[in-house]
Amino acid sequence: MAQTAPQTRMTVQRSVILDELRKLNTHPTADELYNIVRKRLPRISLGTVYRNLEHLAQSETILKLNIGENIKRFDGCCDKHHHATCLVCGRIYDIPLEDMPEEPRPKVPGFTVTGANIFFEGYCTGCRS
Amino acid sequence: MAQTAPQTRMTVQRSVILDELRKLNTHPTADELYNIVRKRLPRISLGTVYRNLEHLAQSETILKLNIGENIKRFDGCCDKHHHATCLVCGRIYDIPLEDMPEEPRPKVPGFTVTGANIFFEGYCTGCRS
DNA sequence: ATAGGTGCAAAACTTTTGCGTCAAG
DNA sequence: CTTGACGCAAAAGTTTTGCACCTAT
Repeated sequence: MAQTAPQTRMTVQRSVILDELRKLNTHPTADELYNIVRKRLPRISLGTVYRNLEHLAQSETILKLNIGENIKRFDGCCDKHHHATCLVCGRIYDIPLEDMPEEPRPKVPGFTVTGANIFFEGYCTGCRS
Repeated sequence: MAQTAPQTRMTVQRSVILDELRKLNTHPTADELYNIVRKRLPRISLGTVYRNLEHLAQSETILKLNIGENIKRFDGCCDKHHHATCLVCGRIYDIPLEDMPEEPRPKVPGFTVTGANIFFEGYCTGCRS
């Protein structure tokens, strides 16, 4: 018989996780988001947050980032954009595409470039001193 | 009294770690490198490898990357270059600057861009099929 | 001789997973 | 009803650290 893609259910937990993630522009870690979501759903488990973030990233509803230091961060906005880290405070900012000059496409022998993910670094207003 | 920067000693372990890392272009994880170094220094500990990689990255002798999935990878080459990941096999390649068109510098209100780190994605020769 | 580095083992974290139960569709 | 998702807790995996001893300088 034909493989059917498993259906996906919109549970309270999933929608609260998504809702809270979308309110933030801080690119929280799973654990940070867990602590926020817990205020609305005190009995939710960290495992559920991980599972849902993974699921949402898989279905391209959210973005999963691997930036700077050790930890995976999540981004509620799935529009393509780049990121910038402040070298002083470490905060992560979004760089909308309209601020971008153009995406570079290097000619690399033996490799076909299809896309790029750019992490800029620099200083944000508060830290430029 | 004036703070003196702690001196740094070239131990056998440190030089073997650096030597092996420089032989590779695979951007190994700490653990992978540990297993390679262990062939020459069977009694070395994983903690020592972590400590040294951290130290070498700190002193800008090597590069510490955070790419793709969960894990930190290290790069023995400290010349500035970008990286590319194959969407199929996941291998990480170096993109030398001479292959680069030009580095984009977006005009972002409230943020001064000083540099960029670009991760390209695409397909390597073996995987393009 | 001094103090930075090492090996070992334990601890701290982050992330994943097995299982019995619950609930969305 | 069916089965995807949940909560819980245990496990797995990665990275850090305390401590006593060693060794580069």
